[in-house]
Amino acid sequence: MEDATPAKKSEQTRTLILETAMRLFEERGYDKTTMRAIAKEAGVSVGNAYYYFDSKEHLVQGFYDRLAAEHQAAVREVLDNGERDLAARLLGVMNAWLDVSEPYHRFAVQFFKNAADPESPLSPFSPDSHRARDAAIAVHEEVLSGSGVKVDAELAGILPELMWMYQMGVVLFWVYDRSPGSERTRRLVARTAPLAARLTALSRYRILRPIAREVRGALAEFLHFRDQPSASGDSSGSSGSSGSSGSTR
Amino acid sequence: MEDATPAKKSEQTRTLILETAMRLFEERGYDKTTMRAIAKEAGVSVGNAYYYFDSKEHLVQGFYDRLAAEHQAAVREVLDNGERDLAARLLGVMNAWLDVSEPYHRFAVQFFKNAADPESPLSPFSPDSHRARDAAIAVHEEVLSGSGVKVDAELAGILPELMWMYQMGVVLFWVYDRSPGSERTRRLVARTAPLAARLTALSRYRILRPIAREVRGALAEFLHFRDQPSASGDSSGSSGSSGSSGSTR
DNA sequence: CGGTGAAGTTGAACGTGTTCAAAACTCATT
DNA sequence: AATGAGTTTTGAACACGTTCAACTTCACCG
Repeated sequence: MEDATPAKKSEQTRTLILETAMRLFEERGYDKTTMRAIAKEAGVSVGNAYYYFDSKEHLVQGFYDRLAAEHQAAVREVLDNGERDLAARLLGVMNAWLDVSEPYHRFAVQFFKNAADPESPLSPFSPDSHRARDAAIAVHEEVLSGSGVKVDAELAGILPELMWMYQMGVVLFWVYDRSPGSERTRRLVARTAPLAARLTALSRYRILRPIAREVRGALAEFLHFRDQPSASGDSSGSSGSSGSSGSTR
Repeated sequence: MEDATPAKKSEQTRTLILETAMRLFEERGYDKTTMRAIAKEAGVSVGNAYYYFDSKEHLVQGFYDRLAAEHQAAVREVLDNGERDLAARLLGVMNAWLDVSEPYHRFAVQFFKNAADPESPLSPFSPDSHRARDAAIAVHEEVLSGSGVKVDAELAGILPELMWMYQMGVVLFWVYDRSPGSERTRRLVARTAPLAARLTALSRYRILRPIAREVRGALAEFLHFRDQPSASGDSSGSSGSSGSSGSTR
């Protein structure tokens, strides 16, 4: 099957640049790949690269997208194989992520520098990453719903978000992990995934109820959720949010 | 009383540069302060600044140190006022941190970019930050020990570390927090500090025991702890720790 | 055709962090 | 004084990310 879109010239150039960049990043690492080198290798001018990409950092978004897509695919197998145990499902999804991500470990630091900068559109918490974030959370929804676990009604809504944050924590660990094959992270996941599953199962206990409620509130605040526990009917999005979603600033 | 050290010329220059840099950072922000400007303002050459500091980023370590010292001081009042309630003590310490840090909020992003880079000696997880990290953890030890709470013996050893990680989490939130006076973070802390305290108190419950053990193991792995759950009687400090504690590499 | 304007492309130029060989300085020893 | 081995200081030069005014290509209209 050919490309659905007619593949305009401009789109071709864009892809060419992105692909060259990713190849060079992979070959030499991010820092040692200069914009001049990318341009030269792709057979275009430096300025042309900037015509399509706002900055060098924006070029790593390519990895971001690629990784997300690959994980999306890899996860299907894990979620569709009839396994009902929550711990196993979660573990499977996390391991799939590690498998898929291993080749990109070298750039992980770069990702994380973005992640740390609230201004950066590449931050996983930024509005621009909304789509990718939602997709990741949807995976966890499926992890949960496909399992036999009955969860507290009040918590059900945020558990996927919590699991996503757990995933982010693991990613942090992974970024720092220098062990061969990221085996340390794999061990961590092997340990903590069942742990997280057990905590989830525990969420129905009475004593934990108020704690769960608090966690929910805090999380809501962190992710700028609109559904505040009560009142405060802010209809206007106040600051940013809307506006330039597309290309140049 | 004069300075204990004779204040050599070189130390003076070093201080002059650092202080000028911090002033300019404060006035114009990190990005808009160029090394040339710092040098000019301090009345030295650019190269001279690099003689004392490995990079521009290393100049923000000044803030790091200053902030740590100020928090250390601010915390005394909270811990010595006879308050025994764990939640109150934790909340006090966290609020003290927020008070002290507010002026540096503008540079928080810069801190965090360092934090995200495992290579950077400025990362809070790096060996170079060992001292500062230990100090911060010691504060939490005191928060806990000064309270009336009896904790599970097995957990006692890592609770301060866990609280420190809680603090790191809050810092992450704070970095992203754009609300005036960081009020959102203050609300988060007001909510989560009692929550953390309650969790701590819960740590004695039977059901949570295995979970606690798992958390302990995972944390140990993350912080490269030498004391694995069992065995491995390593007496020598093995790796880093000692060695170049001082200035330039 | 020729013309018109948008889209795509160029590469020199700018500002910045960083490096380095050389100059200037310090200070104990002759 | 003179010497000379550190230490400190200098500023031009380098490499890089980024910008921008000018140039080229292209699609479409009269």
